[in-house]
Formats: sequence, C-alpha cells, structure tokens
Amino acid sequence: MTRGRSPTIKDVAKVAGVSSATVSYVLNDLNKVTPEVDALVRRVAKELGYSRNNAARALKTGRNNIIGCILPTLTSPVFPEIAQAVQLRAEAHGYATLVIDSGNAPMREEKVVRTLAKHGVDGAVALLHPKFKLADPPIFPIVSLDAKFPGLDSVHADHYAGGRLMAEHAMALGHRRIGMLSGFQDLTSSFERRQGFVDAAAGRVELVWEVNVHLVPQLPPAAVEAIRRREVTMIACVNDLVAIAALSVLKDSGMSAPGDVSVFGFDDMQWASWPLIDLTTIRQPLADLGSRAADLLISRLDDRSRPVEDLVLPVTLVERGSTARVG
Amino acid sequence: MTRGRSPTIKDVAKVAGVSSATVSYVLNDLNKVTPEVDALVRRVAKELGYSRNNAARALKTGRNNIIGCILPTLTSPVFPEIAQAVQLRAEAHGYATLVIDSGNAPMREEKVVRTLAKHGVDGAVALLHPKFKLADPPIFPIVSLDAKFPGLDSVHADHYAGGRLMAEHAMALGHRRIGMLSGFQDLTSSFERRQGFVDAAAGRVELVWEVNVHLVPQLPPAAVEAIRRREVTMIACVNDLVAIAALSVLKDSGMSAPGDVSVFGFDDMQWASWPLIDLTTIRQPLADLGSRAADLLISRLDDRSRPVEDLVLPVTLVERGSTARVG
DNA sequence: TCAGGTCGTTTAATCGTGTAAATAGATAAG
DNA sequence: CTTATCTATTTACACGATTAAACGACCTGA
Repeated sequence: MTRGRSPTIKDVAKVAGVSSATVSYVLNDLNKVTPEVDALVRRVAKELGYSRNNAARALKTGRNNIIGCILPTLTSPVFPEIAQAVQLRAEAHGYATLVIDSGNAPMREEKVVRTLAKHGVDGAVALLHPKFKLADPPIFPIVSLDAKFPGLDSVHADHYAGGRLMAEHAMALGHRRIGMLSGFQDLTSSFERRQGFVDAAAGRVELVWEVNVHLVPQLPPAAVEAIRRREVTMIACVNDLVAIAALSVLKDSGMSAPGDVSVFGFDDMQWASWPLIDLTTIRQPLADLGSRAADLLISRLDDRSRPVEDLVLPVTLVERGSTARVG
Repeated sequence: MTRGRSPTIKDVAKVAGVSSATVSYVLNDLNKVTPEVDALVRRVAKELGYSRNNAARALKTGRNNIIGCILPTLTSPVFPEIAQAVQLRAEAHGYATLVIDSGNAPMREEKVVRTLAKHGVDGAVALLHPKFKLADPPIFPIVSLDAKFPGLDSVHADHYAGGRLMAEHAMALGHRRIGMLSGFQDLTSSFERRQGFVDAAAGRVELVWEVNVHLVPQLPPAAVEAIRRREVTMIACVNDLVAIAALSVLKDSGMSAPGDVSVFGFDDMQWASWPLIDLTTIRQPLADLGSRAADLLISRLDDRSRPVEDLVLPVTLVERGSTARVG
C-alpha cells in the first residue's frame, strides 16, 4: 500500500468505494453527501494520510492560499512583530505567508510585487512608500500597513493622536523647551506624528530646534550638534530607533537621560523596555496591526467589491525611565 | 486582446504561430528549437506579458520552487539576519521563501514542518531543537542551521572555536576569576560554546560560578544573585542577548561594565554595536550562515543522493567597550 | 400508475504546463 | 532515385483537483 507517491483524491475514492467527486465534496465541506459517506471518506482520508495537493487546487481555482507580507526590512525591532502577527492570523485562515523585505527603496517595492505575483500570491499586506506606483489594473489586492493609501484597504495606528499625546505628556511634565528629531516628511506616519505634536504644543511649547533624520539608529551630524548645544529639556523622537540613537549621543557626550535631558520615543518596540534603554514612548499595537491587516486582506479576497476600508488603531502612552519632570 | 485572464502558454503559441510545446521548450531553455523560432517566441511572450503559471508547473513537475525557513522566533535580533540572507539567495535561484517561526518549542517544530508540507515547499532550512524527531521517510529535505543534525546537511558557526577564543581573550586581558552564564546544555550550540571555553581555560582560570539560563534578555534570580556577589572580574555569556541582560542587572545594581566587571557576549547581533550596549563579543557570520544554507538546500534538491555535507564557518573576535584589562 | 421533484452520487470536462512519442521535412548515404 | 538518419516541430496525454451537468433512485400526489 505504501507507494512512493503520496495518496491522491482518487486513491481515497477507490479505497472508500466512491467517486473522486464525492471525496472532493466531503473535503471541501460542501455538505452534499450523507453523513455515513461523509464519515467514511474522512476516515479513509485520514488512514491513508491524504493531504490535498495545493498546486492542483490552485490551478483549478485560481487561488493559491498564499499571501505576501512586504516590509522595509526584517532587521529592525519593529517589523518582525508585525510579520509574526500577519503570519499567525493568515495560518488560522489556511493561508501561508511569504515575508519579503523591500529594502526600504520604493523602486524595489514594485519589483517585489512582481516577484510575489510570479510566485502566485493571492494578495499582500504591505508597508509601502507613498511614492509607490500601484499597477493598473492591480495585480492582486494589497492592504496598506501604517498609512492610508489611495485605493487600498489600510490599517494603521493613530499617529496624529500619538503626536498629540507626546506633546501633552511633555507639557504635563513641565517641559517648555523641546528639540525634535522628526522623520522625513514624505513618509505619512512621520508627517502625522509631527503634525499631532506641533498642533498640541502650539503656543505652549517652544520648538527650539528640529532635525529630519532617517529612521535608523544613527544620527546625522546636524542632529548630534543640536543635542550637544544643551538648549532643551526634552528630545522628542519620531520613533524608538531614533530615540535610542539620541540616547547614544547623550552617553558619548557625557550627558544622560533623564538627568540632563528627557528622551521620548514612539512605537514601543520590544527592546524599548530593556532596562538599559528604558524608554518612555507612545505604544502602537504592532501585533494588532498585523492581525487586523491579515483579516482585512482575507475578507477582501473573499469579496473584491466591498468598499475600501480604513482601520485606525489607538495608541497609548508608556511611561518609563527616560523622561522626568522638569522645573 | 486584453482579456480578463492573464495569457497562457497557448496564447503565446497562437500569436507566434507555433505549438504550445515549442513555447514550453523555449521558455525552459531546453535548446530544442531553431534560433529564429526561439527569438520569435521570446519576443511574443514578452509582448503579451506572459508569465508562467506556477501552480500548473508545480502540478506537472512536483516542484513548487518554494522553500521554507524555520526559526525559533523572528522577534530576536539574530534570526531575521539569517532569514534575510536565506531569502535573498533563494530568490536568486528562483525560489520563494516561506519564513515561519516555530515558537521555540520542539513539539511545534514538527507541526510547522507539516504546515510547510501542506503548502508544498520543496525543502527547508531549519534551526531545530536536538530533540526534533525527523519524520521517516522525511517529507522534504532539510538543512540544519546552527548545529549538526544526524542525517541532515548542516551549516553552523564553529561554536567550539568561539568558546576557546573567548577564554583566550579573557586570559589575555588578565582575567582569572570568571562567572559564566551558559545556555542549557541540551542545545548543541550552547554546549559547544561552553565546552570550548572550559577546555581553553582549564587550569588557568577559576570558573567561580555558572548559571544555566534561557536565551532571552531576562535573567533568573540565581543569575542575578551571582552577579551581585561581585566575586568575578568577567561575566562570559552564552550569547549577546544574555549579555545584555547581564548589563541590565549591573546597571540596576549600581555597577557598570567594564569598570566593575567585564561582560563578554557571543553572536555579534546587529545591536551589539550600539553605543548604549557596545558589547565585546564573538562574531558568527549570520548572513553567510543563511546564504550557505540556502545554497546547500538547493543543491540537495537537485541531487538527492549526494552525501550529507556539514559546513563549519569561522568565528572572529570583536572587541568593544564592555571588556577591559584587569590586574 | 405515472409525471414530476428531490436528493445523493457519478461522469466528464477543465485549469496551464511538461514531456514522451509521433510526425514531417530535410539531408546524407548507397 | 530510393532509403535511412537526423532534427525541428507537433500531437496528445498526464499531473490532481474542482464543479457543472447528467444520472438514477426514491418519494409524493393526482
């Protein structure tokens, strides 16, 4: 009985004494057969160790039960958390997940989409650069992560509210002179975080200096100089990675947080809570982000005509040791 | 001409005025056709935007051009670097990569393998717990990462040499009283690292205390107490994550590295070089590990009868600010 | 008793490729 | 000029599943 091949639907049919169509109906839960036959087929299938050939099914139905997950990079503390959640939820729906990093370049994003298409994904969850040009017609449905995207479903944290929250907490701690390490404003989330902060702080806080930085743990010289001028009581950072870079500069310069200056992050990535870092930050629910995006994508796959949906998740303040009251 | 469907091999054949077999031969580079026909077919295929249906090919050939990459978790600084390399190399060979985390539990590993099989991967690169039970016959070829595994191809760093290197450098710096945070010895790499260290240090260094810890950035009470006893001049750690945990404990206890005690890591994960952490460590070539494993897997897919291969990659010392000369 | 309806099952076509075997066309050999 | 030998191309089937349509058995009501 143990042939080289793994058993097919026909093998199951033969052993169970029914037609292959019947087996297919049973295994797809179409409720078209009598309970006895149903039970028989399932028993035989299990006995033979049958497992459906996904390629054949994909060929016939046009659906591969694979989704893609496009992220700027995996070597960052933030994105793997999202990827993990996407994968988990997709698996629960019977989908496998192809995680790909786009290397942070908008041009590569389009190539990555084609790569995914070549491998036959049914759709994808993607953190896209706003300059990304959507193919027309779209090759497959995409759910945009982290920012609204015209024409796409999206899931993202409430960056604007997060920015406001930062400003409000800073003021509650008595800070009036603040320096800002903001991300480049072409990235939607960076823009909104800054906007929220500026709006809430308007007239009540002096933004002494501001430097646009890349979202990596190294700061450009302009930022280093600004920090060393010691003109502010708090540095508000566009995200945790940048905040860590700021902490590093402080240490190198013989200053410390929160003694000499408070440092405020954004994201609450996993390592923000390490005692060595211990960063006050705005938490965005990374895992939720991923699983909601997966849900959205899969419901889109089931109904392509549903109107575009935009899901905004709330952020919260996480107070740790890098900030202190001033005054 | 723009129908809803994407063009098939038959569409190409019709437009080019040849049979579908000819198109197939051309597109698979089988060198069976005249140069003119070859050129014609390629041109038409490009014009129509033809792209091969992977499901159909997989159905016919039994190969899906997908490999799996099984890692204990993605939310760690070490593993994503490996995953990225595997993916990159696999893509170069025309394979997509399904990255899956096994959640650190040997039982889940077997389930994950079945999941991958269900989705039709041709093989996988996997960091396996030694207790992992290989299915017999194996469902698909696996390359073992980080440790030799009976019956499997493998790629791993020279953990033993790394352990020796640690001991030698420690002695060169004058350390004679050392505490050790070793991993649990059922994990091959942890075992070998410790063994290398112990062998090289034998008779010349006093191992004042040793605590087995999990490979996470939190230490058990026994380890915390040991550190606080201040009996040693150096703490040798099984990996960087544990070293960071040790640094945290030092900070909480009002001590610092390397002033009060030196701290030595292993891995050289990305963040070990952050100024806030600045960890002396043994570097294993994570990206190489991934790409060599991918190469090995793919060559195995092409020749199942090749003898099992075991690839050992060299490690190097990276000296940073967490260690100092003593004496 | 028989037409019509219901329900469970089977028959058979199909998805897009790959590839062994058949075929035709050209070339070489006798 | 015929026959054998290649070679470029086509024909035709298989891969394993899904699913519309055909079928047959059973039931119901006039």
